[in-house]
Order: sequence, then C-alpha cells, then structure tokens
Amino acid sequence: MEKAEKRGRPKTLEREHVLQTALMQYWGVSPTDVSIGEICKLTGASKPGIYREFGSDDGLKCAALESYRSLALLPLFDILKRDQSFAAAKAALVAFTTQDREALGVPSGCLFVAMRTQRGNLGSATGERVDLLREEVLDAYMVWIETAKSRGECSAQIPNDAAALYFDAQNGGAMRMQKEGVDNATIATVLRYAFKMIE
Amino acid sequence: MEKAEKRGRPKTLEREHVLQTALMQYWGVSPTDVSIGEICKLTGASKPGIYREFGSDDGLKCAALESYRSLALLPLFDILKRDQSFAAAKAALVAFTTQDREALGVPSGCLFVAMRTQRGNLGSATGERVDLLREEVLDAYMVWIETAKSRGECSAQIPNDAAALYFDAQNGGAMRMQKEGVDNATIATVLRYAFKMIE
DNA sequence: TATCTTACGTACCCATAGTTACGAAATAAA
DNA sequence: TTTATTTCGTAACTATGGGTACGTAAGATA
Repeated sequence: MEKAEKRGRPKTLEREHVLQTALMQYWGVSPTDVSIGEICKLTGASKPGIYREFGSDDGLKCAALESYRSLALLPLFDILKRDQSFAAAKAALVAFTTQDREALGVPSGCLFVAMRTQRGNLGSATGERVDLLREEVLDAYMVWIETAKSRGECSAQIPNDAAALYFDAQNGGAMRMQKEGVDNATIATVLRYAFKMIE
Repeated sequence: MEKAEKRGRPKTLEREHVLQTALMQYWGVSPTDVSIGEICKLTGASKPGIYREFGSDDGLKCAALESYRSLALLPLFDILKRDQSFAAAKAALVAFTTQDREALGVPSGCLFVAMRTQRGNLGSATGERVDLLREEVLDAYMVWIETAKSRGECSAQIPNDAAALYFDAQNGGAMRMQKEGVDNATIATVLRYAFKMIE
C-alpha cells in the first residue's frame, strides 16, 4: 500500500490535517471569513505549501466542501433514499438536523447553507460546486416526495418542486436558528410542525 | 423651516442621498461587501465627509438599518397588528413577501435577514441593533399568534415562541429563495403551504 | 560525489478597506 | 478686512488577505 519512494524531497505537508482544519474553520466560523493565513497558523503549514497542494483559496474551499458533502450531506441523502415510511424519514430528518453538535465535536450550522448565502463571494470552482450540490439536494427531496406520494404516504397537493424547496427551506431555517443560538429542542419542535404540514 | 444661517463653511454632503445609496447597496449586494469607498464613488461624497456624518462604517450601516426598518419592517409590523382575520393576515404576509421587487425598484431579499446571517461581521452598534430588531420581530409574531389563538382563529398546539420562530424562519427562507433566484410565484406557493400548517 | 528532481518556507508583491492628519475653502461675526 | 468657525477633500497610514519569487533542503539516481 505504501507508495514507492519517489525522487526529490519528500512531502511533509499533512494534506488531511490542513483539509480538516479548513473544513472545521469554514464550517464553524464562515467560509468567507477564514484566511489562508489563519489556516497556516492553525496547522503549522506554510502558505506556499497550501497553494502547492490546493492551488488557490478557491481550491481549498472546494476541497473542504467536498469533504463536507461526504460528512454531512451523504447522511442526509441516505435518510431520503432509505426504504422507510415517509413519517419515519421525516422523524429521522428532524433527529439528524437537531443532533447535539457539541457532543459530536462538530460545529453548529451547515457549511453548505453558509456557502449558498455567500455564493457571490466564492471562487468559480466552489461556486459551481455549490450550485451542483443545490441541484442534488433539491433533486433528492423531490424523488423522496414523489416516492412517498406514489406509495400513498403523502397526499399533499403541493407540487413536487415546491415541496422540495419547502423542505430545503426548513432545513436552511433550522441551520440559521442553530447559528443564532436557538436550542435544538425548540428547533425540533418547529421542524416537526413544519413537516407535519406535508403528509 | 430653513435653518438660520450658521457660521462656518456650509455643509454640502447630501446625507439622505448617501444614506439611501448605502441602504440600496447593502440591501442589493450585501451589508458586508460594500465598502465606504464604493459609496463614495456612487455618491460623489468624500470619505472624510462620510466619516464626519456617520462616524464610522458601523455608524453608516446602523443608520441604513434604521432606514430599512422604516421602509420594510414597519409594513410587516403593520400587517401583524392590523385588525384583520388570521387568514387575511397570512395572505397579506405572503403578498407582501412576494411583491415584485423589480417593479417597486427595490432589491430582492431582505437586508435584515442578511445582517442576521452576517451578525459576526457587523460593528457593535449595528450588531446590537440587529439583535434588538430580531427580538422586536419575534415579539410581533408572538403577539399576533397569541391574539389569533384567543380569538379562536388559530387552534394549533404549537407554543407561541416556537410559532414565532416558525414564521420568522419561513420569511427567512423566502428571502433566501428570492436571493437564489426562485420566482415569486413558487415562493408564494411554498409560503402558503407553510402558513396553512398553523391554523 | 555530482546531479537531477521535488518540496520547503521566508519574505515579499499588490490590492482593498477602514480610518484619519491636515491644509485649504467658505461663511458669519468682529 | 480680519478673525473665528465649520466643513471640505487629497493623500496618506495601517492592517489584512490572496498570491508568488526564489534560494534552500532533502531525497533518488548516476
């Protein structure tokens, strides 16, 4: 598994460490308020080192977003795609969204939501990735609702695309509340009421 | 009405013009992505002139927020306090939120919502004003719901504080959708479904 | 040992943004 | 006309942040 010894000076930059640090900072602080210099201080990496590894600020953010997708978005997709009742999925969504972040050692709020509101301040690579992810999320919601309707578990008249926007908006609202310091129990209450609507 | 002639060089800085320009920029672009220098270019005012008039970046933002309150938040409070049925008020909220901004010559989205998400990047004066306004908004929703319940127009079991957060979240979501380019008709659909929940 | 290759990191460049020092200009009062 | 007063705006200062030039270190190969 070890890569054969290559020529030249061996690389010492810890890619994963830098990436995880960047992710946590972007997530916990804000994707547009954490400088490369800050990441350097926190990881001990040098600026040129980070640029060699990620190409640019945009590249680092993009890589962090990709990590975030694996970490926080895939579980969401999993809930929506899992073979379970509409009601069970909604409950799982509430539970997932209002997890105790502190206990999990993970920041509150949602990096993806933050990047969407900061869309205009992101580099092209990250920005376009955000757009794609948005599509992916809305699509996942839509397929989920479609399935629920076809199974007769959801008889709401709302069009599927509007319903997808609706669920996405609820999630966004929950993340914003979390950032504003509303406690998770209250957020869960709000979400349950919001999700009760469509059934 | 004209102020008596005062000593010293007469003031030439057009306060209202600067304030309105700043408001529209903060609103249309983002409160944290418009520099004083930009406002200067747009209004012809000089930097020291603006500092003399508003004290600081924080002061200008705070003044702009105050203007925004009069322009966009008071009408909201008016809807909530007006003597009308719960259903009528909800309809009015939807209509107000999804007005054709272009036709009104006003940016899409909501400066107050934007400032809330940017809370950490605001100066102390603006930041604290934002906090106060948030209280004011949540309070207005709460009184409104309380009244509706006491009138028997709303029988939802949701606690009043959670309901206030709920409506606030819906509004925030709508503003975000508007910024992301979702058309007002779709937003109205989503909002109507969201508001249908509590009745 | 000499050379080629690759990565390292200090120190810098440049642009932007908030802020202000300060001399000039304009007006009323003396 | 001189003086006191008030505002004006150019040109700076300082800090920050994205990005990089370049000489050096560390290993493989010859």
